[in-house]
Amino acid sequence: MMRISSVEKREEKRELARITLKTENFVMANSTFITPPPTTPSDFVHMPNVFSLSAPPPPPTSSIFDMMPCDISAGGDQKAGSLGFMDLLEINQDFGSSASLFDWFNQNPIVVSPQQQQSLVPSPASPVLETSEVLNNPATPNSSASISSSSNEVGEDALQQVKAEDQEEEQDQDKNKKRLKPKKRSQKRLREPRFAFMTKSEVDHLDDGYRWRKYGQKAVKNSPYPRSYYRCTSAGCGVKKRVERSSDDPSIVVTTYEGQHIHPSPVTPRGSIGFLADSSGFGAVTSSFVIPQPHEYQQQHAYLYSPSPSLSFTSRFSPSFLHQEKRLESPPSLLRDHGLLQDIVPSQMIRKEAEEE
DNA sequence: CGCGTTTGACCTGCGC
DNA sequence: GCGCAGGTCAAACGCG
Repeated sequence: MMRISSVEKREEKRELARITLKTENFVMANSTFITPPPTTPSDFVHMPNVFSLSAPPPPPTSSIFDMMPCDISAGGDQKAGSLGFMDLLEINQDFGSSASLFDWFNQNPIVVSPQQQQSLVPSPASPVLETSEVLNNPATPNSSASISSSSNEVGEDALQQVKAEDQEEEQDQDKNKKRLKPKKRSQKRLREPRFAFMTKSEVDHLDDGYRWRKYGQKAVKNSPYPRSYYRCTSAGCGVKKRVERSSDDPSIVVTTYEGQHIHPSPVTPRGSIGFLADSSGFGAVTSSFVIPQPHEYQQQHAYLYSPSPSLSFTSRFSPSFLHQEKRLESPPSLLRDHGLLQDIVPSQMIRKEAEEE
């Protein structure tokens, strides 16, 4: 296998980040607008994997909201691999006179060349996009050891103890064998496309309508907050998500989805409506990128925008987006229970929903 | 009892 | 090859 030099890799990553920056400028200064949801399938195309890109770090700031626009291409020779997730998110952009991000999008049409598309689309050959596969080890056999000591004779006891210890040792070896057994990797692991977004939330694990099982937690370097790993509990569905809290702003939760649900949401069994709806669990788009389902989507918004009166739902969105927003259905009950949705979504929506129930 | 979480150990990729 | 950090596994545990 030809190995790309680290310099070339860095350059490639930097270029990717440069391309992405043109399309992904979601962190706005002095605003709680964190990562806007895409409004159209084509918008989605440009969103995913932005957070898997590595870029030189932004200048130190007190928070991501205080950041000044930065040109990541002007960064130093940063060790890309050491960049944390939040580092990658800490990219902002001056939207100039645009009234909203969506206006900005309209004023700055995104043209992605086939080459750029290719570099943005996950591919096994891409150095940026790692690959993976879900590996299920065989079920662990019951290894309970019953050590009995019915004899009164010390010698026999000792013998049994030795035997028992041998047994335990064997079991340990079995364990180690199981653990050390080389995993079959016929190919380079394929990593599912990712979709990441930032939310403002008190709770780490947001209820997005799916059932998740936590399978791991890791301390994140340079962050006091751990990163949690969740997997969709539906059989055969390998969707994963990572949840971590921003070290810069603990009120911000970064959620990264990986993969596509192969089933409808348990909360919204009828699935969804509008352009996002299809039976695959994600939107019907031609790209390989992951698209959040409407309820996830809505929740993102609910958490995305702070309940601050100055940032009302309608004032931050273009009418077209609002229109789409209204087409969404069945927000997770958690949102309502927490009173978050009311802060964000027009009351008619909730009322209408209550009527339908 | 079933399901979900916790947590330490292990695996893997990457940079040096 | 080594060390580090991210990601995953699976036994133990807790809870309803």
